[in-house]
Formats: sequence, structure tokens, C-alpha cells
Amino acid sequence: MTDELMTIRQMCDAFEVTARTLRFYESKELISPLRDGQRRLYGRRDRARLKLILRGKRFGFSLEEIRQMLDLYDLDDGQETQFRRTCELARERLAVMERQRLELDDAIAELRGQISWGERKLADFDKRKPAAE
Amino acid sequence: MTDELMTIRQMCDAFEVTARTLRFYESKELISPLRDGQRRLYGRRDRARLKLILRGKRFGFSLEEIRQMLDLYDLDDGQETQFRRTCELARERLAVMERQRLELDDAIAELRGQISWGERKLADFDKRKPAAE
DNA sequence: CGTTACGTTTACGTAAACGTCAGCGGGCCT
DNA sequence: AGGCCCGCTGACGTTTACGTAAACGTAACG
Repeated sequence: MTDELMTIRQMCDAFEVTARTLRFYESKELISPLRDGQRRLYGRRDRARLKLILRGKRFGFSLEEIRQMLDLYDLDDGQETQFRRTCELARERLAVMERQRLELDDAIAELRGQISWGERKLADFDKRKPAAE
Repeated sequence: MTDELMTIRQMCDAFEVTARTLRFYESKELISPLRDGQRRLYGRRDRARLKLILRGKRFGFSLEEIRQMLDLYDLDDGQETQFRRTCELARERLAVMERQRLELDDAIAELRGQISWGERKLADFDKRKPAAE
């Protein structure tokens, strides 16, 4: 119904996080929901940011790093120097991620090799005692 | 000279880790250097394992997960059940890594988009004040 | 009016992965 | 013999990213 503003519980269900996590992110200034008195109300902007936060986390970025990246999305718009700095940060981050991609590919290949070696070994086991039933 | 056996200091220099880290990994049974009395001596096997440990860490695997992966490389060779279990673990790990790869590609694409958007914005800045010197 | 559900703040707890520090011994140089 | 560096072993401190619990507010339900 109110898909514009969501309660904390709705957010938890939608993103599979705990309320504690949302409050924690807020305390770290990663999101800043509106208030209805005391109660938090999360809008589209908060949902977009949370989505990015969760993805960032999956790559092992720290919340602090994520916070800096998020600043890309809403800058003072006029602070050119700050803007350039933020772009710079993003490019560095991109370089890190691309390097990680290479290493990940490498590691995947290696692990694949180990597994197929293991499977040949298992085939040997099966040959040595062919009939179990 | 002795490229077969290395002291802890040589290892630190070679891999850019602290001695504390090496001892810590040992306490977690990730590596098991020889001893000359009290002193640790690291061989080729230890270096290979350390290399894998450091790579694993870069992907966000925990030391405990890494330890399990390392067990692929030296299994009891005879404990078939244990062997199957380990292979199983490796396949799960591989699936995780492949999923990570997809997400990483996704994030890289998105970050690239943000950056090029930012660069267009910067071009606008330059146009509005074309001559600085 | 009691209780049930949801929300809030504040505060302490925890696991991982080390850093840092203290205290000790051994070897080597002079 | 004195000093110095290397290494060893605890033991405690630190950071990150939350979990967990206590204590309270409020709003609806029966």
C-alpha cells in the first residue's frame, strides 16, 4: 500500500536484515530515514542506499568505505573540488575491484582444477570396489 | 641462499605480513613450519599455503573457511568418506565464488556507470569556465 | 484495564584477525 | 662481560559489524 514510506519491520522483511542493523547503519550515517515522532520511516532513497550498502558488503568493503561511495550519489552539487575527490575515490575503488576480479578468476580456475583432480581420485576409489549392492 | 627454508623474518619480507600474523596462522593450524629448537623454519609447502591464505583473505573468506579449503591439498589419502566430504565442501565453495564473480561484475558495471556520469558532470564544469590560465 | 505487538534508546557482549607490549632466552660482536 | 638484535610465549587491547538484553513508550485489541 504505502510503497513510498515503509516501517522498519517492512524494511527488515524486504531486505532480510534485522532492525538492529538498520539502526546501526543509521548511527553510522549510511541511511537517514524520516521520523514520525520517534518512529522511523524509510523512503525510496533509503531503499536505494540500503541496496547499495548490502551489495558493497558482499565484496568485503567496510561500511566506512561504502559510506564514502554513497556520497557519490548525493553531493552538494556545487562543491566541485569535493566532487573531483569523490570521483577519484570511485576510480581507485574500481581498480581494486578489477584486480579482485582477476584474482577471483584465477582462484576459481585453481579450485576447479583441485576438484576435478579430486573427482578422478574418487573414480579410482569406485573402480577398486566396483559392486556395493 | 637457503631458498628452501626461510626464517620468520624472511617470510615477513617476502609476503608483507607481520611475524605476529604468521604465528597467529600457525596457532590456527593454517601453516606448520618446522622447528630448529624454538625457531620456526618455513619450507616450500608453508609458502604455498601462505600464498593461498592471503589470496583467500582478499575474497573475504574467513580463516576457518580457508583452513578447510587448504585441507584439499593434503588429505589423509585413504579416508574416503573424509575425502568425499572435502570435495563436497570445495564444490560449495566454488559455487560461492562463482556467485561472487557475477555480483562483482555487476558492481563493476554499475560503478563504471557512476564514474562516467561523474566525468560528464566534470566536463560541464570545465565548459562553464573554459579558461583558467 | 491488562496484555500483546511494535518501536525506541542505552548499554554491554561477541567473533574475527590481528596489534602491541612485557618478559625471557640465545647468539654474536667487541 | 655488556649490549644488541632476533625470536619466543603469553596476555591484553582494538576494530568491525552487528547481537542481545533491559527498560520504557504507545497504540490497538479484547
